[in-house]
Amino acid sequence: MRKDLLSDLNPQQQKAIKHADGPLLVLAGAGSGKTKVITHRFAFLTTEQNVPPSSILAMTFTNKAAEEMKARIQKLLGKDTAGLWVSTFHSFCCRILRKEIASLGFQNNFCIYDKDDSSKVIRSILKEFKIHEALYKGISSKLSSLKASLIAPEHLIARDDSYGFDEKFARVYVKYQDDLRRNNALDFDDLIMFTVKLFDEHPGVLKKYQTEFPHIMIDEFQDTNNAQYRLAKLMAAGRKNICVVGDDDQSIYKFRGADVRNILAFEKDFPKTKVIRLEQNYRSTQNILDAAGGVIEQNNSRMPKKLWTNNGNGEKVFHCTTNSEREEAAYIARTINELYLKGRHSYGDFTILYRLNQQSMVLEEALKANGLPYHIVGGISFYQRKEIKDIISYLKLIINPDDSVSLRRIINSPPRGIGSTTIAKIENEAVKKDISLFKAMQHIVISSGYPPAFKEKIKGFVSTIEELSGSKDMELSEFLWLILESTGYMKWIGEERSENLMELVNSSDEMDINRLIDTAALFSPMDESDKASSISLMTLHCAKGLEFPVVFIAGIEEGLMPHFHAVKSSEELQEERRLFYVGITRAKEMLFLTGAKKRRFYASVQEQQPSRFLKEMPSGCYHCIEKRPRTSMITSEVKLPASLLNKTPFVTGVRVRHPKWGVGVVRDSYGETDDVKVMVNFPSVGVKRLSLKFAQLQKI
DNA sequence: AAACTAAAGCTTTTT
DNA sequence: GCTTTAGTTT
Repeated sequence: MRKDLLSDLNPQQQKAIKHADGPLLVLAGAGSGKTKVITHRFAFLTTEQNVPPSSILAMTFTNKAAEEMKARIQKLLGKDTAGLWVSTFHSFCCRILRKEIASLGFQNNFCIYDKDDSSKVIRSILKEFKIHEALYKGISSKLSSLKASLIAPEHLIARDDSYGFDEKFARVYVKYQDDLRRNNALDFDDLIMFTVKLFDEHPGVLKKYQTEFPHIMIDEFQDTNNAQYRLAKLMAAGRKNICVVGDDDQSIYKFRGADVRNILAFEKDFPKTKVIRLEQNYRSTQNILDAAGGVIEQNNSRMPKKLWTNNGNGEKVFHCTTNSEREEAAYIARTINELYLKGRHSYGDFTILYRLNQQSMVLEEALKANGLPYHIVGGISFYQRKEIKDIISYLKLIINPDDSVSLRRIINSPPRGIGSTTIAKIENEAVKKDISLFKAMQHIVISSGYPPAFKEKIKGFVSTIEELSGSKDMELSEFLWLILESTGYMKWIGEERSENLMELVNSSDEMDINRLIDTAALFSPMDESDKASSISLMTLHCAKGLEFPVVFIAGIEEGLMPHFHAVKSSEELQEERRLFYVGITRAKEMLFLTGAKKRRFYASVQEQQPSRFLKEMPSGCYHCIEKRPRTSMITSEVKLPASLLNKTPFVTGVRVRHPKWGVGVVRDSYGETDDVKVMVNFPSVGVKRLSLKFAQLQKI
């Protein structure tokens, strides 16, 4: 078994895996087999050190990463992973709090508010405090960063300088936390902050979990915020068997509270930390690594590392400047098409990365114009769709009737004649009695003195929810049907959207109501299964952790990459450089950097300069193309349209039938009249090169 | 309570 | 430029 786990690993990776006890910091460069180290270390601990799998706590940031880790561990162990504690920070905290939150004064049926829900709470507070409502965005991010720094409202008020925030803001924070408590709700940041609070205030509970998890592993450690690191330190305080894996060069979420300094602090916080560097890259060619290295070396506050590979030099990196963003998009689409027709790549091998979401539009148009299939990664997720959120809100309200945000969401969906004036009246009652909206409605129903029409409307909604509550123990998919039908929601939402609802009902098989609610809350757009058969479009941020044979990065211009908001401060400029570095290191075989001389921004057209980052790449590793030649970018040979070279009917796009392989589509044809070769993609066997003289091809 | 018009926005976003 | 939201009308 030992041989199996260590055999295909390099010496540094082996060292990391064999280091079982004491603090371990693995600095894992891009593409250096980081996940492999974590999963193999997990397996090594259980098989060689007799650590029970259920007593290793492994934490990551995304559900997707957690799922992948679980799947790979399962494969290594050959055992079911159902009981493992391999999860995101947030779902780990959720799991703890569902058991322990009573000691913090919440009920364990608390619900989780996403950004949308919590904005609603903030905005209604701003309205109440007569603060301009449009400020909610800034306020919500301030709240989030305070919580990420573990500063609760009481701390804010206690300090004289209030951490630089004014008194008005402190009052908003206090009210916000009060409202959440009244709704029996926690936001994302609360999940972490309250778990830390729980451990701080109840040493016995902490001790219990410290004993339960003698080993801790954390992935993407450079992305931890203050609160998450604090949580990790608490959990590891006893035995100090903590292994963190990360790459300071890939820290790109500072704006969300991530703090790279946690990597530097780790060695101080855990004396005698073993530091291991993984510098062998298994993903990219040397040219791509040289480009990446040249850029990232310009950052001054980083832990020195140099990636190398055995993969060979490969193609040079291409840089192409076009006149406009439309030409840039057209160039990318055409290049993808040319590469695809060569037959070595499928559409799923390509990705186009960009700094801003708004860049995707023109790219999409160009891909559509060329008939190329694509999908956008990280848009809105299944669980963020209106109809799905609505139905989840019904479930949330049924489980936790104090959840006033969910109540507001569905009280008039489908329409029940309950508009803003009616809600205001209910709210009035709720504030007066200091109870939740639903309780206020229940109260209105049984009290006298309200107009009968008003009371009827309220009664209708209350009894709908109460009746549904009575059936909540039935099978989940049946229960969902009951809600959709009895409320008239299905009829109201229309055919197109009801398809998504059907999908939800179907996917809810063997799930229980609480799990569905938590899954929906802790799910992200990036978790959705990747459609491997089409071109991926996404922001550079979304690309972290992924890899593609052919990568395009669009908009390598000053003002975009680096973004003009970031050029003022050196700190932010370095983060932009890391973002570019992350983009470059996604590429396995080929990397295309493109930019435009002129670009539309909102209403106006701006003159653009090439990005300063381009000059930082060693000149030997990239090729500059000012004007797009009509020939292929990849080979120097002149490539005329296939239809001119040979006069066969088998031109690109034609459907053909082969006696053995069935129906396929011609991707390319070349050669002289008597020796024409065609490249055909058969769905069953893939791309085949065929000589027309011999292959019995039939046009259909 | 829905439907309109005016105006203000506008980086990235693992949960 | 276009989408989101605030405030107005009907």
